[in-house]
Amino acid sequence: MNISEFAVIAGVSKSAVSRYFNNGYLSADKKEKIEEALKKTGYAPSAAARTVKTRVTKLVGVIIPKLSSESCSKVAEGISDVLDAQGYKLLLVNTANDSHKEIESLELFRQNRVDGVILLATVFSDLHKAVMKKMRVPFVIVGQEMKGFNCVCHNDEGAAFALTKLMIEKGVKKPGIIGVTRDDAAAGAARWNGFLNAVAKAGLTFNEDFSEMSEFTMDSGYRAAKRLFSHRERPDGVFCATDTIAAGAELYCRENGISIPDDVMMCAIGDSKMGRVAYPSLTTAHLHYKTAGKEAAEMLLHAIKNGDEIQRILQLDFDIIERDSTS
Amino acid sequence: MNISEFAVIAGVSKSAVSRYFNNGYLSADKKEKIEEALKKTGYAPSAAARTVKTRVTKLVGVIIPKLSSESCSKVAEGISDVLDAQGYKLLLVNTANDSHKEIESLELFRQNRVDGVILLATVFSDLHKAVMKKMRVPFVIVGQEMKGFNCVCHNDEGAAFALTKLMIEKGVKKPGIIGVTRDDAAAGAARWNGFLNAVAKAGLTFNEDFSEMSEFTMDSGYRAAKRLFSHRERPDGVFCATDTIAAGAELYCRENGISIPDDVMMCAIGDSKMGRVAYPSLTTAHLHYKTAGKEAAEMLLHAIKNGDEIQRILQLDFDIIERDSTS
DNA sequence: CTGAAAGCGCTAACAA
DNA sequence: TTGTTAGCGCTTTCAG
Repeated sequence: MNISEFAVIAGVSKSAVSRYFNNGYLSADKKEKIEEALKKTGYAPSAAARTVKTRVTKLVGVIIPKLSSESCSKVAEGISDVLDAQGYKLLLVNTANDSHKEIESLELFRQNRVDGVILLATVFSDLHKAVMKKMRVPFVIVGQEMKGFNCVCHNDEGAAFALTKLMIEKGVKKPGIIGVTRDDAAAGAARWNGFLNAVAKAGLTFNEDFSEMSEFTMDSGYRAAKRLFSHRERPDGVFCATDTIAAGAELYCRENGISIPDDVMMCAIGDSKMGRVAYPSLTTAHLHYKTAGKEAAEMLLHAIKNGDEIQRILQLDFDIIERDSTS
Repeated sequence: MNISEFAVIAGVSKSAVSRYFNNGYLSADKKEKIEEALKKTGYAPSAAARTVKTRVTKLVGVIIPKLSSESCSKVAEGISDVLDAQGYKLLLVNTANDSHKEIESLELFRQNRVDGVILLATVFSDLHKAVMKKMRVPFVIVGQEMKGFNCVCHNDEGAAFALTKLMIEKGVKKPGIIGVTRDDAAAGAARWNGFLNAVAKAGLTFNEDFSEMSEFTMDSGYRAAKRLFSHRERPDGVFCATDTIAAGAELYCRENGISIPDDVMMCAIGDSKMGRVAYPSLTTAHLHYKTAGKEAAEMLLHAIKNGDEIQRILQLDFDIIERDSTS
C-alpha cells in the first residue's frame, strides 16, 4: 500500500498523511482518522521514497573487521547505543579482515547515501585512503590515528610502556615480548614501541631472543610462548600485545611447569573477560572500547551536523589493572 | 549528482547509464564512455531511487539483544557472512534487552521495506508476537523455538541433560545448579529442565538448597556461588547455565578454598573462550553459535526467495567438551 | 541496441 | 489548517 491508497482509506488527503508523519500540521480530527486507519491497515510510509525526495537517510555505515572479537563488538555496541538514540540506523558490514570487502562496502555506502561512516581500523592500504578521500561524507576511524581523518583511538603505546615499566619496577631484569605485526599500527607498532621505550628508559638491554611474533589467537600465543621459552636463557617478564595471546602463553607456562609470576611475570593489553578468569589472573591495561564507540559516534554526528572540515583526534587513556600475574 | 547530469557528462542517455548498472544491454562504446565518466566523477546511483522504482531493497533487519556478548556477536557474524555473500545488506539494531526497542525496530524495518528479519531471541511478550505477525516479510528467530515462526535453535535441554549426566557418572551424588530466569526459554527453562531430568533419571533426589538464580554476569555467578556454598550441606557438582556464571563461581571457589573438581565438580554451557582459560579449565557444551547465524540467514534467504508459508524449525546439536573441572 | 517518456511513493511549496 | 501539484532519481516499457 502507498500513501495515496492509504489516504483514501483514512478519508483524508495525501498531504495530511504526509504531515502526520512529519510536521504534524494537522487538525485533531484528521489525526484521529489517520491513526484509526493505521491500526486497520498497518500502513508504513516508504523510507526509500522519502529519501528520494528529502535526501536524508539517517543512515550510518559501520565497517567492522571481526564482529566476534570482544573488542570490536564492544566498540560496535557503543556506536549503536548513541546512534540509534539519535534516530540513526546502522548499515553494518563485517569485513572479516578482507580489505577488498572494505572497499566494496564503501561503494555500497555511497549508493545508500549514508550520512557518515565509522571504520574500525586494522591495516590500511593506500587504496583505502584513496577511496576514503573520495567519499564526500564525514568519516571517523576507531582504533588508529591517521592524518587527515577524524579518529578515536587508544593510547596503545602508553599502555605498553606503563605495563612494561610496571614489570621492571617489580624486579624484571630480562623483559620479553610477544607482539603482533607492525602493519597493525595500534596493536602492533605502537605496543612494540611502548615496550621497547620502557626497556630502554630503564637502562636495560633488550635481548632479541626474548621477542616473538604472534597472530591474534590463543593458540598462536601458546606457540609463541613455546618458542620464547625454548632458548637457553629465558625472560623473567613477558609483555603480550593482547590478552588473548597472553592467555595462550599462560596456558603454555602452566603446562610446562613455568610458574607465573615467580619464574616469569606476564601482562597484556585489553582487559578481556578472559584475563580476569585466567590463572593466574592477568595484569592488563583496560582500553575503553565501548566508550571509544560512543565517542566515535558522537564525533560523527557532530561532523554530520556541522559539516566540519577540521579533523579531530581523540585519544582515550587506559587503566592499568594489576592482578596476580605480576603480583 | 544524479543520473541525468551524469549521463550528460558521459555523453550518453539516462537509459544507457541505467542499463550499465543493471542489465548491461549496452554497446561496448557506451560502456567505455560511462566507465570513463565514472572515474572522473565518482558518480554512484541512488539506492533509494532504485528502490522506489523496483521495490527491492536487498535489506535484512537484524535484532540483537546484546552485541557485546560472545554468543550474540558470533551469531551476528554468521548472519553477516552469508547475507553479504548474497548481496544483502544488514540493518542492525542492538536492543540492549529493551523489548520496547525491539518493537520500535520492527516498525523501522517496515518503513525500510526490509526483505526479511532475523531476531535473536531472549524473552518474548505477546506484543512481540502480535507485531511480528503483522510484518508481511519472512522472519527467523535464533536461539529459541517458537510455534508459528521459523527458528534456528540449540539443544539447550539436551546439553544441560548431558552435562549433568556426565557429572553424575563421574560420581556426583548431590548435584546443584546455578540457573537463570525461566522467562528466558532457552538459557533458562530448557536448561533447568535438562538438569532436573538428568537428576531424576539418575534416581537422585534434588535438594532445593542446591539451586540458585543468577544474572548473566560473572559477578552474579560469584554471588550465587557464595549463597550456594553458605549452607551447611554443600553440593558436590554444580551445573551452571552459562560459562560466564561458572567463571564467577570458580572464582568464588578458588578464593574460598573449595577445590574443583575434588570438592565440587563444575560445568556449564557455551564454550566461551573464558572457559578454556579458566582454572581449572571448564567442562562445557559447545553450542554452534556462528553456524546458527549462518543457518538462520540461509533459512531467511530461502523464505524470501520462495515465499514459503510453511514454518521450519532447525535444531543444532551440541558438543560436550570435557576439561579439568570434571576430570 | 537505443532514447523518450511515464511513473514508483513521497514531500514541500503554493495557493486557497 | 488544507489539497493540488511539481518534482526527487531512478527503471522500464515502448517504439524505433
